[in-house]
Amino acid sequence: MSAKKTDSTLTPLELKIMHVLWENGPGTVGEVQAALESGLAYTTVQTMLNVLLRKGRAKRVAEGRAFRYQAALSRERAAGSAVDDLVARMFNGSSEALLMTLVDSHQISTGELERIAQRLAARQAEDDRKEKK
Amino acid sequence: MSAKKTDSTLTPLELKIMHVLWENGPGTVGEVQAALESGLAYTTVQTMLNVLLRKGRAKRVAEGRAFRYQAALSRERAAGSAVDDLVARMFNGSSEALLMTLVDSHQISTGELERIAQRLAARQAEDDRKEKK
DNA sequence: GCTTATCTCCTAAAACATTCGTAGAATGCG
DNA sequence: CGCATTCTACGAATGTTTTAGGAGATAAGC
Repeated sequence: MSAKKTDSTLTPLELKIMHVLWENGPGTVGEVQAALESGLAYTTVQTMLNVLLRKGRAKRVAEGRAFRYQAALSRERAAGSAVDDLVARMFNGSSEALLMTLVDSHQISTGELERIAQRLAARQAEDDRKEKK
Repeated sequence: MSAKKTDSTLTPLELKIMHVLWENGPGTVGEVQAALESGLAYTTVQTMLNVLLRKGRAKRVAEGRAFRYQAALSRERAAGSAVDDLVARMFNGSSEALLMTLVDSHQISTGELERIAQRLAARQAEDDRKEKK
């Protein structure tokens, strides 16, 4: 029952704005607009921030006559959801298939992949040692 | 000047229909509708196939009184574009960052990653040997 | 104390995605 | 021939995303 999706999926523009909040930290509408450099109207940026607010992806606190907006969704969670989404929709749930595509049609070399794999394996081994159950 | 994106990005429903074409091969509207099992109306499926046709993602040939639709965009290219898109939008162009997220927040174990890395390295070595320039 | 600039909320329209209904053409059957 | 079936084409209704304009409040400058 209620196989409710988390649905932390961000629309393209929502994502651009979240990037500003993640990189520059909390900001007012004007600051976010300046950081975007998209030529978007002030009110457009404001609307998007309100959308993010309504959807719970951002919070805000009053500051003088304005509000300061900050991300309420971490970059990590958003990235995880986006990847989940892609894997589910494009790769039929197979993360390995995504990996294949990454290597086949992309700029990741197998050498680089191996290097990363080893680094991650090492890190995991250390984690395991620390909290050995 | 026309920094034109390839924009092979598929909408969610377009993607579901392309999956049918990729997996079941070319099909008529009725066949695609049956394969979808989404409860969508015949005309809805037809509209989507026409959208895919207009966007160049599918082709069709007359067959009797009906048309037979087939994918004009390979699964590989679509997957590549989808991954490119995600990397550009979410990971600021860094494929490695995607890999990290894949391992951190997903069901891929580092062992599995290593196994795949080795398999891919081997395959690439063979490819290089075959078409050595 | 006015005027101007800034920031808020409300509203809405343009663009795109999704859904399906209706009308009409072609086929096949009695 | 006339009717049911199976298509196609067209476009309307709905929903979501992106864009922005306008009215009003409040602070700041002269």
